[in-house]
Amino acid sequence: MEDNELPADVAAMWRLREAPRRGPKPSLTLDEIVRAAIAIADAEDLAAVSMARVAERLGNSTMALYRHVKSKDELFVIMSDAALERPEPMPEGVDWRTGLTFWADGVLTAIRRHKWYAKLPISGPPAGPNNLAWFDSALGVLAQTGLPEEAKVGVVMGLITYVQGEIRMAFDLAAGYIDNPDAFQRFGSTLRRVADPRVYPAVARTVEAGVFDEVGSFEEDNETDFDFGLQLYLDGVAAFIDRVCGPAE
Amino acid sequence: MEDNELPADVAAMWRLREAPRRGPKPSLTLDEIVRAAIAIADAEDLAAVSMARVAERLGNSTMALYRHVKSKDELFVIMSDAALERPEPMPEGVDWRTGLTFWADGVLTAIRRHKWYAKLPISGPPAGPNNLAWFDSALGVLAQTGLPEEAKVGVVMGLITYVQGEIRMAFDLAAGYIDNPDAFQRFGSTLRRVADPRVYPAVARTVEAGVFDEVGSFEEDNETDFDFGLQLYLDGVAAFIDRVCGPAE
DNA sequence: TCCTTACTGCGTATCATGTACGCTAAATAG
DNA sequence: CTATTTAGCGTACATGATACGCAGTAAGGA
Repeated sequence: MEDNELPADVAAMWRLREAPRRGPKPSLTLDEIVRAAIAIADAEDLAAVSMARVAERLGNSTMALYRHVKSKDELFVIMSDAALERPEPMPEGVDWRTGLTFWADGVLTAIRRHKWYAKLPISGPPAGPNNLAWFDSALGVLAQTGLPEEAKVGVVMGLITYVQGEIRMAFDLAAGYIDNPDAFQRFGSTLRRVADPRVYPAVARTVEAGVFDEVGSFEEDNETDFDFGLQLYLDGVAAFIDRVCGPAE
Repeated sequence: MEDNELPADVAAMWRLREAPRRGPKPSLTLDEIVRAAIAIADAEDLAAVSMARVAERLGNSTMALYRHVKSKDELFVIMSDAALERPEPMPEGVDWRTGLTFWADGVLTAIRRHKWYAKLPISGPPAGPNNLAWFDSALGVLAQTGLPEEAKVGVVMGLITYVQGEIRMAFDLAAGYIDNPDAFQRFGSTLRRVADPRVYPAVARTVEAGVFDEVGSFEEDNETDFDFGLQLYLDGVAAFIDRVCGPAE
């Protein structure tokens, strides 16, 4: 009822604004606006999302949007929750490690559909319905570990950080690659030209070994790196659980 | 000589543009421009860096900058290399694990001085002189492991990903906290209001345990989280080294 | 010495963008 | 029927990136 105590963007994400009793019927809904903005960001780029473009796509004037959204930043926050959608339900009876791997792969898949997601600043703890569902899913699978609640939150936050960091870096690099593949192709020869072996001995050794001379497939490398790093992190979590709960069953 | 084969921004970072022989003496240098831009970003924000602001700070016109920099994006790339400065030299004779911890702390310290760094997109592999020096420093400390060159690169890239991801998340959260501390203070009560225990059972349990009701010091928590995650990652690297090289001396 | 040439700084103009403000018309409450 | 609330929208403005071309300057060549 009194959602006055809730932050405005949170109330918006949960669609808690009570329907107005008077005035003309809205010809626009928040959902349509968010969907249109997401469609533009998917097709082009986060930078391509301007209030004018969104409004145009909906056949409305730019300023009409401001009846439903306080600012562009608020739109971004709502977009970021909407883009994640709901996680696949966790398979029954999986152990925590399989569960978190499943979860991380799910995040990767979800964000692959909306590459701009990783560009948005994280403004706070997960407060929208979809974000919260993901959070709940990861916390739920840790229930079996017997970790204290606070430690579970720490582990999940760390996992979120790792996953988002990896994704962001991969997408940034991929974007750079698309912008000019030459820079990658020629990275080896660039280094040979510019990196004095006396100043950068370790880099020079690597260059001599030819590491930068052939370029693999991006998608494959990313998938491999992602899993590799994820398993590293989960190794650490396992050790942490042992330390806190004792080497359990 | 023929730096025509180098990408323009790389040439700029290494200051390889040959000095012009004719025409008026430049009253502006690339270094001054980059320094001014960094000063603005440090004092305010990356968003506060506009060509006009930078020029004003230097007592020049906006368009004069374009004689030294091809675009704002190029300025950002050059800024990002300049901001890192050189790493502290690695202490003599440290083992790889101590060395990488030292290295990661150094990155954290460097970026703390320029919080906007984590907001910049990574457009490619590290190609500027300072970035390369950091890269070299981390690679160098892995020489003792006997890993193949390519694996060293993988480990260092993973480390960079982790460190940057953690830093970015921490700074984003800190910015959100400054913008409105209330949202954090009231996060527990927000969740109680909005998160139906039947839909979000694990979150509800955590909320009931009071995890979100008290807020710790940001700086402390970050430092702890950073070291915790870093040691997890290094645990994984140790296992990886054992796997590839055999359980070495 | 003077002209040519390459170059710098800068004024102007253009276009995109976020958003404040206020008007008009619609829908409902009384 | 009237007052109130609210939606859409036109206008205006501030800010920002950057294309373009001019004017003046310094070096090279005559």
